[in-house]
Parts: sequence; C-alpha cells; structure tokens
Amino acid sequence: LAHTCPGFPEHVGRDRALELLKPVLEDKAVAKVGQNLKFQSIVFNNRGIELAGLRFDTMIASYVINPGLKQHDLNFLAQHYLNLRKTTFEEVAGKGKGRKCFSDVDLEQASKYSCEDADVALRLMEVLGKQLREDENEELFYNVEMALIPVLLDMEITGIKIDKPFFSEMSETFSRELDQIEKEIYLEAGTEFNINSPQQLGTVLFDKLQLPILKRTSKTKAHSTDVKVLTKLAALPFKIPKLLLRYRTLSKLKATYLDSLVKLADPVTGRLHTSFNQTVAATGRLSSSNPNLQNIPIRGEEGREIRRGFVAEDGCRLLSADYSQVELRIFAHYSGDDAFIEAFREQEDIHTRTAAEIMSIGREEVTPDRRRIAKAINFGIIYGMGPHKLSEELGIDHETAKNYISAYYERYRGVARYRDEVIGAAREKGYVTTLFNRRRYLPDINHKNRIIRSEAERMAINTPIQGTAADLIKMAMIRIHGRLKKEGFRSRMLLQVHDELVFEVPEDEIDTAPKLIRSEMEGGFQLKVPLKVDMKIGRNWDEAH
DNA sequence: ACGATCACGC
DNA sequence: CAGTTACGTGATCGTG
Repeated sequence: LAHTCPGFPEHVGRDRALELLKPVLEDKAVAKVGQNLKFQSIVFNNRGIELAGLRFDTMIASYVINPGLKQHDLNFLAQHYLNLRKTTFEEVAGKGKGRKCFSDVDLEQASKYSCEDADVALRLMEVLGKQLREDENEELFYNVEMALIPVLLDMEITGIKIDKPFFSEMSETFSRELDQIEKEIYLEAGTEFNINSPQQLGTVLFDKLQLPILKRTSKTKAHSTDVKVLTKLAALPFKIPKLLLRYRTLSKLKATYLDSLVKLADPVTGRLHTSFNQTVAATGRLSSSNPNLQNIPIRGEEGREIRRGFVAEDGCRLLSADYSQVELRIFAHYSGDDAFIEAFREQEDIHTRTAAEIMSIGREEVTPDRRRIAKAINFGIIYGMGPHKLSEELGIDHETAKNYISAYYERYRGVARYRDEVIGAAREKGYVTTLFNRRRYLPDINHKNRIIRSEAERMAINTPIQGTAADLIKMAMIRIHGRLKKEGFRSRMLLQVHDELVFEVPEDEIDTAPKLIRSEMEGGFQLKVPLKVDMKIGRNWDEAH
C-alpha cells in the first residue's frame, strides 16, 4: 500500500486501497484489535476514515494490568508476555540520519514486519485478556479505558484556539524586560555569563560573590540555585537574587509557553492539538504532551495572563468545570471518618473546620494564617508528608508541626485507620487499588531500607485517592461525551486537567450544556460525601476559571 | 542521546 | 538500591 521502494511491482494505489478498506474500518461490528488504537485512529482520520469497533488495545490492557511499568510498546509486550523477540522498527527502517520512511523499506521486509505486528497484537489479546479477567479489571478496561479512546480522540482532533498575536506581543514585552534584567545582572555580577546555566550561575553567586551556600543538589551535590534558595538569598544586601527570580519567571513563561505554543498552533485554524496519553501515569491519571496543556500557568500575575490567550471560537464561550476538593472528598470517603464526612455534607469550609479541630479553637477564631496551616496539613496528609517537610513548608518549628499532625490523627481517627489499613493491605498483597479496582504494584513496600519503604508507603496512601479521582473524571468524560453527541449538542469537550474539564460552548447552549455537564460530573457515583463541581463561563480560560 | 536542574500544573 | 509530600512535561545546559 502506497509503497515506493525500488522495483516495487504494480499495485493498488493508496487512495483506491483506502476506499476499499473504508467500509470495513468504519464498521463497528468488525472488532479491531491492535496496539495504540488512538494513534491508528488519528492516522485514518487524516485520510477521512473514522475507525470504529475499537475492541482491544494491547497498550492500554498492559497499562491497566500494571500501570507502573515504564514501557508498554509492542516489542516490550511481546518479550514480556509472549517471550518472543519481535523485529524492531529500527531493524527495518534504520536509525539516525539514515532512517528510511516506512514506504521506502524493502517490500519483503516491510510486509513481514507489518504482519508480525498484527499477529503479535492478536496473540497478546489472549494473554492480556486472561490477566484482566483474573484481576477483575474487565470493567475498568472495557467500560472506562477503552470507552475513553474515542473521547480523547475527539478532544485531540478538536483542539483549543489560541490568540497568536496576543502571545506574540506578550513575548515581545517579556523580551524587552529580559534584556534589561540581563544587563543589570551582568553589572551586579561584574561579568557576563550564561544566566540560564545553573552551573555558571552557581560559580558567580557562590564563588565570585561569596553568597552563602544554603543547599546542594541531590544528585551531583552542586550548589543549588532554585527558587527557594534565591528567595532566601534575596533577604541579603545583594540585588542579584531578586533580579534572577524575575529573570527565571519571565524566561520560563516565554520559552515554555508563549513562544512554543505559537509555534505549535495550526497556522490556519489557530488551534492547539495536544496528545492525551493514557498509559503514562502510575496512578491512572492522564498526561498531556506536545504541547502539555495540563501545566498552563495560573498562579503568578504574568502566568495568569497567559490563560487569557486560550480563547473560544467566535460565537462561543469557554466553560470550565472543576471538581471542588475532589481528593479530600475521596479521602473522607475512604477514611469513613464521621467528622470529616460531616464537614463535606454540611458544605463547610474544610480547611477552616480542620483548623478549628486540630487547634481546639472555635471556628470564628480561625484566622487566615491558621487556615493556611490546616490546608497544608490536609494536603500533606494525603501525600503522606512527615513533620519535617511540614515544618519547612509552613516555616514553623519541628515540634509544632509534629503536634499538629498528631492532633490531626487524634481528631480524625478514621484517617489513622485508613493509613494503617492501606499500608497493611499493600504489605500483604504487594499492591493497592482504587475504588474501581485499578491496581498499582508497590514492590518496595516491604523493603528493608526505611527511606525506600517510606516512599512506597506514601504511594500506598496517595494512589487510591489520586487514582480514584482519575477514575471518576474519566467516567464522567465518557458519559458527557456520549450525551453531547446523542442529544445533538454542538458543545465540545476540549481539555482535561485532572480535576477540571474545559468545554467550548456555542452561545445558544449556554443555558443547557452546563446542566448536563454538572449532572454527569456530580452524579456518576455515590460516595459517602457529595461531589461538588464549580463552573464558570468566559471568553477565555482565565475568565472561565 | 541522555542525565541533571529548574519550573510549570494538579 | 537513597536521604524524607503524590503525579506529570518541557526548556536548557553540559557531557559523551
């Protein structure tokens, strides 16, 4: 098909071949089995074919069976599950500069390679399918992960519009300020050097200017120059740390967001098309790349400004719907703790309530600073944080931090119970699971080294929470996508950012689409606490958030 | 090509 | 086996 290697015989041309295959590829009654079906769907989509009947994706099956594996490629799966060494793409196409386009690969080799690919995928289905059944993961695999493929595909194909001139102008403004700061830094340093090189910067700060070394990097023990260090150094009578902080912020935003996003946007439509990866995060979360649209800035002033460049098409608005405190609610559910559950049922401010309870004060005595402490503890607990990190985080002494944590476990007995149970189960079984039976193996849970074991214990605590949140939003996405299509909406889901969904909504659906979205996000599954969704509409992502 | 550092998100 | 908060991606530098 469409082969061009020398001496290739007369054959059915690409367009004719696709025309002949189209009815089969688009027939949902004809089951499709393969590796990375979303990618295959995109390839066919480029030729006007809508691949249907996606039955079994071997890459995703492997991920559901063991999401902690770093590889789910076909060569690895063949070796791991079939004990079979498959021909690699490199072996037929070459590598580096000499790499051939597949259509130029020798016909004999190319056909053998292609057939092997299909054969291996089919044989893997048997093995992986059996394992999914054994692990009671068929529901999760078929009804969640497989069902999510067409949803993600539509989101990727649709893309989100950006305001390119807006980003370009912002980039220019940043450039001018960066030039200015650069000059000042050189003046203060008394020398010119590469500010973007932590190594060269370290030499200037700590050797030449003799600033105190507050921290070393973990791997190489070099002098650290990260934000925390620079912030502390900014208290000293030197101008350079403040200048560097500003420089870092601006150059990060310019290089990672402004300049790269403009380059990646479609020149005709001005839309950005990310890839959602379904087999990367060990907890069950999605990830996003090329570009990553799950780490668009929101905190700093300039960062937030970048969100104004994510816009709705004419005649539409962006709608952001995010789960309020979803991980803490799941945590409350798991803990079964009465006080915790009541707080959410009564729609109280959870951090205020936590502050009141662990500090034994009335709710009216909870100052913003006390609330901040409670908030850090609430999040720290679900990440398995210890007193050391908490005291550092909050700038309080070690003893106080320790007391807060013990007061927390004292007050919320269910939390302590959850912690003990989940770690105990992990030790016994070697894995933890989410509410929907997504499994993650923790081979180091019984490790003799305390540090390594603690790391596994933190994963044991966090994974059921983060993973259940991932399961819930995936199920909501599937239902919303299905209903929008079935009920003839023109509103489209564009992005998922772990606990948030972003939609593009035509003006005449502003009254109807949000109701559907809220109902599917909040009502999909009954926990011991209600799920709450916050929604906002705007002309751009900043206004909508 | 790859590891290290840094910085952005949840 | 690594140095005490889970999970990611990407730009850039420096080295091989």
